[in-house]
Amino acid sequence: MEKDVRVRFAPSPTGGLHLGGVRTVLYNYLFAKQNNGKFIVRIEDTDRTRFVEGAEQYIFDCLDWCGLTPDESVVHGGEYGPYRQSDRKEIYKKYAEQLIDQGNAYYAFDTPEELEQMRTNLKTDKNPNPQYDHNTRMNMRNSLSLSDAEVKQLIESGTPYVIRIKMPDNETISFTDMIRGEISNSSGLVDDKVLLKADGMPTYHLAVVVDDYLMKISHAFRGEEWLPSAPVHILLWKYLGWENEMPQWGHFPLILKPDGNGKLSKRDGQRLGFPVFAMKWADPGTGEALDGFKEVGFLPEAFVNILAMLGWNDNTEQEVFSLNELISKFSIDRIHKGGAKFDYEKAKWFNHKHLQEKTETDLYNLVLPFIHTHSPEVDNELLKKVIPLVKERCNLLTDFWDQSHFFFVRPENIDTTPISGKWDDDKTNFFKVWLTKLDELTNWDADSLENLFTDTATELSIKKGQVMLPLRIMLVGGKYGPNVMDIAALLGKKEVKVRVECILEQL
RNA sequence: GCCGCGUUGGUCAAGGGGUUAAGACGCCUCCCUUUCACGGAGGAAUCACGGGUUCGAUUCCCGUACGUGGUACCA
Repeated sequence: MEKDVRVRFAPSPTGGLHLGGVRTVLYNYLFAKQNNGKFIVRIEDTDRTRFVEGAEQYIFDCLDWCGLTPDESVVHGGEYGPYRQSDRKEIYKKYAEQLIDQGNAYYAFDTPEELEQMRTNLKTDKNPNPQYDHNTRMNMRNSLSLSDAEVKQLIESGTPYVIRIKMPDNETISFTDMIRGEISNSSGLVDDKVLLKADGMPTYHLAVVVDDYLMKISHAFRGEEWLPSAPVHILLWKYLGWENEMPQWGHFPLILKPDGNGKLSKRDGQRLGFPVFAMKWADPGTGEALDGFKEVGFLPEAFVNILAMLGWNDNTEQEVFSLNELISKFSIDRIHKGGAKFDYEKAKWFNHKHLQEKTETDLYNLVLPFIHTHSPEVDNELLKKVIPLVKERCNLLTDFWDQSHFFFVRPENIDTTPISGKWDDDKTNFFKVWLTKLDELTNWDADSLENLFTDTATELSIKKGQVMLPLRIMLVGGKYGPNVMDIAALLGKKEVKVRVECILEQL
């Protein structure tokens, strides 16, 4: 019988939630939803030295914004809790001891200094990173090298110890990765990983298998950085007697820097001017705060779409997907093996596409908070009329202000150089005549304004094209924005006259 | 160093023994627009390299190079 699909995302609460992390969430979520399964979030906070206050809540806030709601977690509940590893501390020890009893693990009493000593002593050009493994463990202080009496004495006297897995000298460990196919490793090349730390907390290696087992995880998906330690995990599943319940593995490719080499980091975002976190993260330790995709004006559905396409496609030309489409079309076997470089320009294009599909009411609600950061007292009715005029030239929600501020705030410091050189009295005269005729206009709308403008130009024998750009500069302050007559229509007679007259005096 | 995993235009990528090697982003040109965008039409640009296998290799195999990850009482 097929197992129920249960997948998990297991972040450590140590800082901002990165692009790659959200993509791992997404792929897990899509797989779960597609298979009527459960998506679980488990907090892996076993490293007390890296714990950051607030990071856990922040992760859930990010998932919430993305619309990727867990079925089970610290905040969503569930039958397999606790979902925070620090709350499960007592569970792990007994399994570690079981492994010792079976001869698959051992106590190690080496101090950090002794470990350091061993590494520097054994370090050579050919072997720059000596490991604690079958070659070295008998020279260290552990329950394999020491007599039973010594071990007993050390434990009873309260000497700190860790529990390490005893990796077989030379065994081939193979497994099938859902993305990469058959993968084999030689056990002798992997070190005797610490399973239980001196403070009684498990390391990732022990915790991930114990919890995946206890939480009945059916498919274990994670980043490619875990591939080298997969043999340790597989051995643990075997040693603990759970081989038949072992989840299927899948290791996702990495998201890389847009330029140079390496994994994308928050520094790359700062250096190249784009966010790497889902939402703003303010580190309580350093006081440093970095905006996320949300703050720079991305739509969550676009953000999710971008991430989905970074390493996956559905074998058609479709690129813009809703979350529901992704749920039905996603497939693990179409995930790439190779890492992908993140492209911010393309990311903005995705957001543009999603923005255009929004209703005007939705856009109004989405844009309002961004407009308020610039001008808290905008005319809401005016904003509603402005949105359809500018939306197609916006990529980000933050672009709306840049594209429309002149509707709400009279432009200052207008650069008239594009028109001042060719300015003459005929043009001044044209605007003066047009301004007075404005008072006679019965319908204040774009068409009427344009007709009047054209007629006036014809009457004064001036080319319409010569006065169009000047009008735009007067109204907008620059060579951009929607149709000038639409702008004039929304601005209203009084404001148009003020702006035109003001510039006329300067020319 | 060792081990794992990768490699199709600048980027995301489709394809998978015989193709004019899709599409998208970006870039360039033109059209639309009396602005700037949007939109439309074009264009430049790719199978890392070397050996096999084969009538034929971008595709399969082996090397090499390059990239990337791991090599912690971090995850």
